[in-house]
Amino acid sequence: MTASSLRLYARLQSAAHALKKTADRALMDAAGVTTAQAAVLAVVDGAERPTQKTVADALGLNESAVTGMANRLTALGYLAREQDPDDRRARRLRLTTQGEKALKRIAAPFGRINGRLDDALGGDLDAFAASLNRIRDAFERG
Amino acid sequence: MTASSLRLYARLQSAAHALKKTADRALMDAAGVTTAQAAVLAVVDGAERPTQKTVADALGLNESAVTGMANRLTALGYLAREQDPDDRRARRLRLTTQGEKALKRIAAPFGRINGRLDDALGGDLDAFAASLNRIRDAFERG
DNA sequence: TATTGTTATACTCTATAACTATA
DNA sequence: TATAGTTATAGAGTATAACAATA
Repeated sequence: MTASSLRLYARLQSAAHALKKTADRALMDAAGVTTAQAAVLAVVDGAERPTQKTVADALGLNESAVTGMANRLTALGYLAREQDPDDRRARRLRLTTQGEKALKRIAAPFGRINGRLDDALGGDLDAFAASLNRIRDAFERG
Repeated sequence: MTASSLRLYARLQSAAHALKKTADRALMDAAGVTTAQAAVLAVVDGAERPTQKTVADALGLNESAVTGMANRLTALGYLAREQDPDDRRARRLRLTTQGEKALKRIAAPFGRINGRLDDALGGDLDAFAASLNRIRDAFERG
């Protein structure tokens, strides 16, 4: 447990927090959605009418967090929620036309954030991404 | 804006979230405090009776976040808050004896988290830490 | 009977905006 | 005018417990 390893946890949280704060403001100003909302819309867009449980697993969230988020996104008109006819416990999500439009509005401002991220990292992008994957793999199940 | 750069933001948030979730449970079980509380206690411990503003800057938080956190930590008995005699706007923070004990209880479980982090990253620790620093520098002011 | 998907509740943490008081 | 702090309000997350539906 060296001093640098002691600080590593804090550095990761600090970098993630600063980036999220900037991205949240950029997406809210340009597209009227938060990064958390954008993440859910992107997952729903990339899947075939996923259940809320599927979204929770994809993002590493609690089911109740997804219930709350789906409530907000349906109230905003971006998401529609329908009962699964084959499994009446499950509720499947899909994007509305407005939700698809919101996703398109996100692309440009989010691209600018990613451009700044690339610039900040220089050429070490692949190694950095691999390290992030290792951390997620090591901790995603607790 | 490549596919891998598009995913980099999500990977960073995902790794930070998984790690925080695990660390929160470990610290709560072993020491009765959250990681966010531990971070504030550590900053107060490392500074000379810092103001709330000093803590906010050190952690990249809003002043209102620190107000709420200081309220909770004083209610828990870990922190004491005193008026600065020279600047009556400012309130200076210090650890109570209980706060010092809580910090000591944190050391072991947090050390175990950091050990797992080291194991997950193998030898790339320095390069990874440097990348995190570059991201924080690039985004901490928005 | 055990597991799964969802929801309700209560809590923590963070943000923004509007405000008070001091510098 | 600018700065330190507080408050109000809101979003986003956690854990736990309950529930109906399914295996």
